[in-house]
Amino acid sequence: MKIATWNINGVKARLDTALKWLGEADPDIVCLQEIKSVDEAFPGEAFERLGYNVTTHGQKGFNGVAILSKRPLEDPVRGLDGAPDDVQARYLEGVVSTDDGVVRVASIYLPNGNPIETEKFPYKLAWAERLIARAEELRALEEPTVLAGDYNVIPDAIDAKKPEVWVNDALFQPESRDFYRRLQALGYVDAVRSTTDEPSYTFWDYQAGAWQRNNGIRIDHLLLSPQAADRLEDVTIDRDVRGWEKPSDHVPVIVTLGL
DNA sequence: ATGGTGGCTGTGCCA
Repeated sequence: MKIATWNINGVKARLDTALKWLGEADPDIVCLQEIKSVDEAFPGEAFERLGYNVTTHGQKGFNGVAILSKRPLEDPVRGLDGAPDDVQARYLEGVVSTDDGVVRVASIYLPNGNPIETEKFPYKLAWAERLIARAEELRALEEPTVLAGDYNVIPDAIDAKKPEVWVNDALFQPESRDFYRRLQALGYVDAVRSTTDEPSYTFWDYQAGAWQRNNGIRIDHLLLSPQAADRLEDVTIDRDVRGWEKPSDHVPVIVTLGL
């Protein structure tokens, strides 16, 4: 079973690109972030024609997450507990039944948090705490679980072409990196980093020729519960997609699990 | 060189 995460930066602007990629990569489950669409405007039929069930948690203009799944997504959970006044659509979770049991997946869009001297950074950290709480609950289930998404966290210096330019950025603050380490301390495995020590970027800014210079960062992550990590067979970053016409600034990251 | 690019029920904000 192939499970992917992809920040598509606008589902309507990216529809042709997304359909092309789905046709080539043929993932079973896709966690999308930054759909930038309300649920009613999400182009679900186009994905259903490719055989996907579509579950969305949208928002007008910004944010928004979705999960495409060849098998139905059961028991969808929209949003994280702990902040009833938070209207930002950044979390969608559900369960998919396989021939070999179940796999639980979450599509996560962590707040960017910049600039760090504004209220945006404490919002990021508070949101991260709520995700930690949910990750603890899910770990106790002892199921194969994949926490996939745009974490807006650069875990280590190796995860940036120029780490020195990120030292004052929310993505590389000690608090952001500590949050990411705490998830791993709970038992979640960073799929990409568990299979390679090489720099492996997932995002290249639209500006200043970042793609052409390979000036990238690794911020899109798949964190695997121990029961999922035991089944990990392959990890792929589809970096070529960044060079397509009308690309997102992020590329898909895919894990293959023996499920 | 204090810039640059892209998406959105926008006309500034977010990344």
